[in-house]
Amino acid sequence: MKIEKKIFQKFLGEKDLWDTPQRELILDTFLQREGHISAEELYDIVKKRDSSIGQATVYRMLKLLTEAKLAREVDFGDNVKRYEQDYNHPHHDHFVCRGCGKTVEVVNSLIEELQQKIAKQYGFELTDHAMYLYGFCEDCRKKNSKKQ
Amino acid sequence: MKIEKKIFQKFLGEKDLWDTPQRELILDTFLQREGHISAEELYDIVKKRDSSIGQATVYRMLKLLTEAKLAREVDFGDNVKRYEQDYNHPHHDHFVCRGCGKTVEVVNSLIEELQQKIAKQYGFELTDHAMYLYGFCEDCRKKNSKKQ
DNA sequence: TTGCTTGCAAAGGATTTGCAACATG
DNA sequence: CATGTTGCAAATCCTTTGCAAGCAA
Repeated sequence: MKIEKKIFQKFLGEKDLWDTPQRELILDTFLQREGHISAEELYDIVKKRDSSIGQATVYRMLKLLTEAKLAREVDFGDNVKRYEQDYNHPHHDHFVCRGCGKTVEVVNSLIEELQQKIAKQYGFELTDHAMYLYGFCEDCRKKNSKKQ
Repeated sequence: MKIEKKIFQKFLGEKDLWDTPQRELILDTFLQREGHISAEELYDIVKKRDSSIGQATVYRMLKLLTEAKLAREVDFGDNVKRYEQDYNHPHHDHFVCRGCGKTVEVVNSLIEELQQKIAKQYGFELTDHAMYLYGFCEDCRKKNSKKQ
């Protein structure tokens, strides 16, 4: 069995919560996807496998997955919560293209070091952070220059 | 007259929009505050000066101010849009305390340089960015250690 | 007078919640 | 059987929008 499933079952046990087919289905579906997904997108996919499922269940499940540290929230500032896998998926930041909406994961350890340094400077203890870079990706830049 | 007011009037003129007492009052009130403010907070303050004002007007005005580059949006991830002054207020990032909710502005030019470097590496043209550091401020750390 | 603005209330989108029926331990 | 869980619909929160009346240019 996938390690994530074991983690989730352990989490359920500790909280006196139950394992249900709906929860298993949603977890399965979530784990099959890399990248970020919104509750509604996940609901649409899950519904194809079991049309009787309600979207409230998906919303509730995403909250559980976040508590269990199997998912983490990402916020692209468009008023929609998105989630990505947390377990075994190291932290990264995001670039969001203002042209086509494409997002790219950005990893840079120097940024993380620098953030720690800043935190220390201000007397803060850092637990986590979010960094979003906005701009235009290579494709959109090319398209724009053609237009002009 | 405050330079910001002139900028706003010029903005209105260019867009064939009108100057109204409501807009002046909201702009005045917005400019009097440093730091970030939500539409609802701004509405509450404005209402004290003119109880007949509607909150839709405040929401609409904040959109205008953002277009006019007098305000900029900040997003602390709590589903509420906040605004801070943009004109003559250089970009900065934010630390948000997970204990007391306090936010502190963080300025660090190295971060900005590093972001540009990363963007170049990935072939992106950066227009702007957002960085949020989360953790515990000094006060909250002290309180926590006393509790234990 | 023209047409942008206003305040109100209703609508909107994403998410949460109350509840009765249901299923799990 | 106790109690957690589900799907549904209604409720919630913040924000936007339609509209008739009002007002600036």
